[in-house]
Amino acid sequence: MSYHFNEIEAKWQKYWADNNTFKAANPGEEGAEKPKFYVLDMFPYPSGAGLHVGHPLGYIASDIYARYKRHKGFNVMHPQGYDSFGLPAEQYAIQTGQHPKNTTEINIDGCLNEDGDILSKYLNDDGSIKDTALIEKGKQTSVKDENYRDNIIKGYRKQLDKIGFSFDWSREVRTSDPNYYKWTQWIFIQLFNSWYNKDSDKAEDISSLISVFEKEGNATVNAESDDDIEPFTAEQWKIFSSEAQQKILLQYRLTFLSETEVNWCPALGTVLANDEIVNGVSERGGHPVERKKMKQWSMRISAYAQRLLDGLNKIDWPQPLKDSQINWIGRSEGAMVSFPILTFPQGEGTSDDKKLGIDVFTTRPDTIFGVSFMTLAPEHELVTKITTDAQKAEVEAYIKATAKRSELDRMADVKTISGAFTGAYAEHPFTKEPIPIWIGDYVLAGYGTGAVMSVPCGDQRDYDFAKHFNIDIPNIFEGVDISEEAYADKDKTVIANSDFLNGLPYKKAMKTIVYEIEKLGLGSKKINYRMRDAVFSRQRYWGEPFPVYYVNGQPQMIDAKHLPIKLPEVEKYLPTEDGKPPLGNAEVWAWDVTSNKVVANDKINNTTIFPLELNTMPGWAGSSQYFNRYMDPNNEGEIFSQEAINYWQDVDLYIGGSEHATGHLLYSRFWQKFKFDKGLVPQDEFAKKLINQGMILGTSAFAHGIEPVIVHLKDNKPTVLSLKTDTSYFISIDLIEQNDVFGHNGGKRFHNEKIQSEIEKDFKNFYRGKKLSKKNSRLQEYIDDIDNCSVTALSYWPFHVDISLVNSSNALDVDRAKKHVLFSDITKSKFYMNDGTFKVSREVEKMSKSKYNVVNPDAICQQYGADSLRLYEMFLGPLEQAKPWNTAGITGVHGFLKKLWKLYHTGEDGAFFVSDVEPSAEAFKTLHKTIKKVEEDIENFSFNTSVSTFMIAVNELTAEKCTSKEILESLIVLISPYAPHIAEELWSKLGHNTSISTAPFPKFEGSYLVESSKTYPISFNGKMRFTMDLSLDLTKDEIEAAVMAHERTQAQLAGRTPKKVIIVPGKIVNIVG
RNA sequence: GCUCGAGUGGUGGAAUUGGUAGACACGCUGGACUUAAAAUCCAGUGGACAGUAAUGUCCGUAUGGGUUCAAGUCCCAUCUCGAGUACCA
Repeated sequence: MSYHFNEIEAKWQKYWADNNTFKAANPGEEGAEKPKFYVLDMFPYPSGAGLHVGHPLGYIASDIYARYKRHKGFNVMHPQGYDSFGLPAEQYAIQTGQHPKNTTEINIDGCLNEDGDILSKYLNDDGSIKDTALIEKGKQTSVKDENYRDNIIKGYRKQLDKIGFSFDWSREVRTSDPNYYKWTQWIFIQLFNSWYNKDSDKAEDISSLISVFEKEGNATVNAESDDDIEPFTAEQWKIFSSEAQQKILLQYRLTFLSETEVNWCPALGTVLANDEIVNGVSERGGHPVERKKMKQWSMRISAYAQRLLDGLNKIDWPQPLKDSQINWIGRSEGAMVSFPILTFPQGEGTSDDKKLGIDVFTTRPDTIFGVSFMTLAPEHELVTKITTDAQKAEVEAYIKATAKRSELDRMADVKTISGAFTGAYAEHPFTKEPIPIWIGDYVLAGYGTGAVMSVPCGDQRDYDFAKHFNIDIPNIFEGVDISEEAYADKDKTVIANSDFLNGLPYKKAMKTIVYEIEKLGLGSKKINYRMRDAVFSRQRYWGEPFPVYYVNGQPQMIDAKHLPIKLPEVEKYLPTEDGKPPLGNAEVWAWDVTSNKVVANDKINNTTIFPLELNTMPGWAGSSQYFNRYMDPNNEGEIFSQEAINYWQDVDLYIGGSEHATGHLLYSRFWQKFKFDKGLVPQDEFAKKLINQGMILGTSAFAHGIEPVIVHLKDNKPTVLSLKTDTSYFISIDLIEQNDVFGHNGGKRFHNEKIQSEIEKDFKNFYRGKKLSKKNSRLQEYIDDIDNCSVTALSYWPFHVDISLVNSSNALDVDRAKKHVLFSDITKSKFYMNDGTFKVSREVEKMSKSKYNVVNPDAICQQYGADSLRLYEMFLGPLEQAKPWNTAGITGVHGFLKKLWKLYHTGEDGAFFVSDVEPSAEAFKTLHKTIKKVEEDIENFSFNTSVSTFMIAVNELTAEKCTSKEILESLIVLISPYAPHIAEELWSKLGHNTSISTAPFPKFEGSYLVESSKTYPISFNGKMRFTMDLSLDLTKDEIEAAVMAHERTQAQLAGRTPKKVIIVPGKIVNIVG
């Protein structure tokens, strides 16, 4: 009986689903008495394009781990769900009016029935398929087309099920499901009702802040808050209107509404967070981004900056990921120093401004005597106040010019130095010398105070600025040359020309100067963070609505008991004509505080019925709490029960892509810490261990097109004609490589007499006697003299061809290629082949549809089976590493599964057969060697090496003709996490009537591996020359005697006496001399 | 520019504390079975040189140095590739 993987896999997938095999037990349920283990994958956005072989890589790894832990006796939770709010569904909605909810559901459920045929509801009468069912929208497809399934949405769930994951689908969440986002809204309300108390160093309920205000005003409050807070007393607080009080509280809340400078992306019609911008353009679509002031919800994540940094020390996450979070948070230690402003233009500037002066943040207060100017960001609020009349025109022109430059320009062009002098002077706090105040766009308004004390000798940017504008560069470093560049090294610095700091090294100078600054009341030590508060509003439709309505422009939370506030229906998914977000199109989007219901907008009276918030939440909202919700996903009364969270605690293993380093993974940690402060969760880090799986890359295929270089030559005067015939030429890559290739104007060319003369003939036949079109009429004279035209070279260029048209030896199926879209608009073509084959070149690139290199897991499962796919994805290489996919290699692991099957089918005509005979010592050795290695591998997430180990085990047992039930039963449990379907089948054939999934993992017995002898490598000067079998009982001396007596030793030494003989018993012998 | 990671056969990759480099596969070559192909099985496969052969010698883990009886592994310098980040005062 041979290995029918398709039948076996379908059978066991159905069995698992029917028997809820992988349902994890919550407290009180059977199974919860076992220790818990929580394995989590980053849940996918369900896109219509479906899965390619790269997507399931991490899921397979986590699934192996989850299955392994079940064998080890754990109550394993391995849930899966969908991050189902997102842009693609919304873009499609904008184009077609299809509700994103519908398209999202299609993407999850797919359009095919159990037999793989299209569901009738997606069919039109004429057999054409409705657009919503298509992966490539707008590309007309009919059931009559042979390969119509290629363009049909298969559905994430169906694709995942085919791979045999041990997901507990009873815990599925979808972020766009109101029953789920109800709790996202709920957390938002909790954040709104909280403030950050720096004294207790945690979030507290806003009521504790109010009671402080009532007792002592805000002077003593040590809170994370907005910067521009007016001081008030308890008496003042009590007589403030409630509206004024609310405005003040908003400056302290952990989620707050404020007018902020945001990254506005006009093309997407929305605001983007910093982590959604890459190189100054939007991460999605690459659209330009500009600065714009808008009223937005923000999250006071900066309150948690230090704790987010500290928490990294106690979690086992990859160092590069930690590094990028550390970098993102950007902690720097230094001092705040105030420089009094010396000169105000007459009549301008209040006395307060004069008193306060310019605050700067510096990490090098020890260089304060090197200050020769100050620089303000052009946007700095003091600029207009201090600029003198004489400099006014210049300063204004400069501000105007920089405002026009987009963020991208400023970033791309860091070399150009620009700035303007304000005419004003500050006073050096120690020397009392006047310091000129400049503005320059190298100073960022958003960092620190938006102003710097410029120390040109110690900072390259200040140095460049000073050079450019001829400003003094005083040297305050002992024995350092600063004539060429600034000297930024801290460790070797000794300060000079700095009054009381002279002769001090960096560390001592820092201490001294901070002490002096604090003593004089000029400033204080200060820790600054680069991380900004996170903008939380998006001008989109397909996201979580805020549970917020407005009374007199002041935001009010809807009471949590009325959640969820469901997304309203809209006619159009675009922003409104007056620039409001898409929810501005909703007609039923107002809040009635008497009935506590969403009602029609036309009822708004601003006494009992108020307008609702029009923004929605960003993509990271839903994903910041899903890992906790999985613990108790169907709880309608709470986000999760305390019983459930206290049982599951946190994620034991989290696997996902590294692209979420500063987005999802930072925000989730922030929310978790907030929930911890509120006593909702027992752990302030949500995932103990995290692994980034590497990307699987595609192996793109490139065919090569050629074009003749046609030259007209007369009287030694060559003219190159750019004329095309009706024929397109293609060439096998090996025919190019045989020739000398040379570059020409950025292109590539080669010579091949035979092909040149053929194409020349074609060219002449095509153009002889031809009248050229008007566009090319100036070339007519050359065509009239066509006999003097010749093909002097061939230029060529590569272009992607679909990898399905290419076989494993890189030969293109030319007949099928001609029918492919890439060639469809070509009327006449000629393929230059080599020995009847047309070869393409290969290159490893990211897997993507546009590169025609996508490999679909469904096709692999169909052809080789899910077990082969799982094994092969692991076999490809270390989990964390990026690696290219090459389908050809899958025959190796597939062959292994066949061999494995055969090992259990050694009966007559391949019937299943195992025996009860006592296993041989060899068989025991093989088994226990395998147990040890596989266990170590799984614990170290080295899945690729255990696949090799299985192969070795099966090869050895096959060679031994092992039929022992005892051995084979243990072996199949070892393999079961990797290849669960074949394992279940063989397990049931071995006589078991329950799933293999909870069978205990075989126990390693070292005694089976004890050897009596060892094959010693005998090295001479470190080079292995031969081996010798020696008993492990021998002493060092006995080993030496045996080795020295060996004839090969004597031959190697050729009469020399060894200087030294190194013997490591059980390992190696090395003879030196 | 800065930070991190990686360079091993034709390919993917093994080599867990320094101790037989290239496990296990793919590919390739030859053979068996077959009318033939597929499938399957067997053998060989880092390079160079010598030998009819068994076999032997030398060279080999990006490059150059170093430590060590012994280095893919540790140290220093250089080169290349990849990822992240970018005027952060």
